[in-house]
Amino acid sequence: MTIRRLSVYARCLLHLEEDGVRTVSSQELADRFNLNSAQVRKDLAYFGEFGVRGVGYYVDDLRRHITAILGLDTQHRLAVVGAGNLGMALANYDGFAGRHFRMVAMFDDDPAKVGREVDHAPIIASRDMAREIRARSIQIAIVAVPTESAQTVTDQLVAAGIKAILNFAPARLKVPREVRFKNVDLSIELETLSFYLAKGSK
Amino acid sequence: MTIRRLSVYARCLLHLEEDGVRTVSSQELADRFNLNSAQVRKDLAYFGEFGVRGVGYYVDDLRRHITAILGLDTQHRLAVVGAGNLGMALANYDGFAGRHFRMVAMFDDDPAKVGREVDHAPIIASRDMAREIRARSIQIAIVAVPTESAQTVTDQLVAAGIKAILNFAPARLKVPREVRFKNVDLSIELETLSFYLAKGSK
DNA sequence: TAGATTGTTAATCGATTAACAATC
DNA sequence: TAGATTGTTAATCGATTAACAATC
Repeated sequence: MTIRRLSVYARCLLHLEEDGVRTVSSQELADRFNLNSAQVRKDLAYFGEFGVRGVGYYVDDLRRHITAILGLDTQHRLAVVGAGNLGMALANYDGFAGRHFRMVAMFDDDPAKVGREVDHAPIIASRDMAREIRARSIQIAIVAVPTESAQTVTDQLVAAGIKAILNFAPARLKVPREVRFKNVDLSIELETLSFYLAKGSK
Repeated sequence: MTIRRLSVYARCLLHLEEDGVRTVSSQELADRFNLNSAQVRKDLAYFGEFGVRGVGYYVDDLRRHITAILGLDTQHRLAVVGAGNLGMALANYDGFAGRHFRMVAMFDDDPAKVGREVDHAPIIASRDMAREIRARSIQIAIVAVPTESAQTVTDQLVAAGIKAILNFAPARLKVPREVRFKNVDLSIELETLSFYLAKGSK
């Protein structure tokens, strides 16, 4: 949870920096996200002493520190697996454009797609995935293939030495402990909303 | 958190039912998700007494109860706003097909798309959104438009009386308290992965 | 020096887990 | 009755918040 909040702070600090704001207090940050100022200070102090008593935090300084903590000072090379609608949507996603992540390849089986380029990245045949992951030093893969092929693709990624996987397929994937893994589960999000709708009308 | 777990249990129970399993114990459920059996029992007992001492839980009975608690005994009518790659991916998403959610409309500005059908649902011009949301009793909207238009679209949805919104645009949207709202934020997921990558290599 | 705000300790709160009487 | 497993109370753990000395 602390890490997710750091990510949120980082984005906020970027905005503040663009707006020419020089310093910010834990209280001001807390107000922005409905948090407690003590919580903000604790989050920030956990990794070092970044603040100045009586002043607050220097925005650019703090932003740099958090960025480094999140490992965003180096650019991550990532691949999107599956060049269907979801894959294409992710390839064009504004979020990557932010210089921390760079999509350097897409993988797909469809011969009609292989060889084309998406956002300066080549679409490569899935059968070459292991080789290309290594050759292109790809650390992160986003799985955007149909449910049936999700586990197969994941096994290949793992075998190729991928470091982290973000999965969009609605399947419970088996991934070895050493590979960082996150599921984005649309059903859970919808069902949570559904619960509150049902509760509200009752 | 309890609600998210209920959603997970529900899916598991569905599988068990399909496999012809009649009863399941809190311990068996806990093992499946690396939880504590006391936690499972507490989650389930929170909404009523669904188990039988010495036996466990009857799978079909429990599944029905959880489904009702999550408001999944009635079908939810939803709309996807934005018929770009992301919208199309969501429309074809396996998760909806599950009978709890039914996409009954897509909205888009592009005249080339308006009038077509996707998965039995019509693509409707955005300007008619408010009217159609009401006419078609749409309760849930999924926002899959570019960042620039996300707030405008959201305001229209709210004005049309939408009950819940699931947002995929990387924007911090203002939504009144009475509308249930959930953000799916790809950047946070990626940055969290990035943190663990950085930590692991250090 | 007076005012502001941090970093941190201590108090509080909530969620998880252990333990066990109830009971099938 | 003996064995199994629930529902629930009490204990534990972790995360949030309040409070305040340190210090700019």
